[in-house]
Amino acid sequence: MPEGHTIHRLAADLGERFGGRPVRASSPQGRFAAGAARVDGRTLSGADAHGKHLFLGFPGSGDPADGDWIHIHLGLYGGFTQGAGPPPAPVGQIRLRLATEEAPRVYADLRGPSTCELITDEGRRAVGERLGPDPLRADADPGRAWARISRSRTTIAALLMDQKVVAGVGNVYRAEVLFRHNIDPYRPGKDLARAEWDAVWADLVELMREGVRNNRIDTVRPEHTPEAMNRPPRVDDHGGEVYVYRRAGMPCHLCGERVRTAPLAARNLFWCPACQKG
DNA sequence: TCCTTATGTACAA
DNA sequence: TGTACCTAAGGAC
Repeated sequence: MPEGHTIHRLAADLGERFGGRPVRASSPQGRFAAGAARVDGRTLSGADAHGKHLFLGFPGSGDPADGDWIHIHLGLYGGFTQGAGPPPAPVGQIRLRLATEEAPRVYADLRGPSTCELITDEGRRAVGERLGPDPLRADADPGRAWARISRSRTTIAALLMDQKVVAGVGNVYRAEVLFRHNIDPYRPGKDLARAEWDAVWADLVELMREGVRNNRIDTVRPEHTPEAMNRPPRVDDHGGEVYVYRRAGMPCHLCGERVRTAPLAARNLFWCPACQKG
């Protein structure tokens, strides 16, 4: 599930449901038992996201061991299950369970994260300093990303996946935004024009905001939807309507050329060789 | 029931 | 570049 939009949506949902309330925290699986015990019963001040990193605020006592934040990264397959009412008996490996004891009762179970740790304000700043601008954050400066991209011989497809360059973009948004701007994924960053980058950034802001709203990734323009083009809708576990992501070998919605795939930056890249030249 | 794959990243060599 | 992390879902059998 997790690109940046998922994390921002989680921050909004968790903040709304648990924010300002005392929260019971536990680690049924045990791997976060010490951390959960430290925050258990404390009030969640709020939830925030930067790129794919989620921060749950539990203002500390000043003792660094108490922490100020739970820092969560879902990795490739981590995820939350949220529900209302008393939490059910734990099934499987629940790293972190949050629950309220007063009405309205809600709970959230975290499974399979690559990171779930207690950190201080300073630790949180350090995480933020390793990340590039996040299209979903109001404080983001796309010029910082441009400074990296415009000097780099690395392909734009690899740069978009580098969280130090842009935070929050993952394999789906990478493939889709490059398609939408007719950019060859193998083009070196330094060969992009500033206007192209500005357009890509503006598009990411819009696409990812919609991703937060809908809790899924849709990237096809209105004139290319299944209804508009009289084609069957995509049925895939990641949910949304896309141009090229995981469509290898299938015809491009725009030109009919077969969508190609190749490994790049440790992930499978997808693109249309006819639409994405230059 | 087993095998593969996945919206991610850190680390070793 | 390869491997480990460690979860769930889908497809092959």
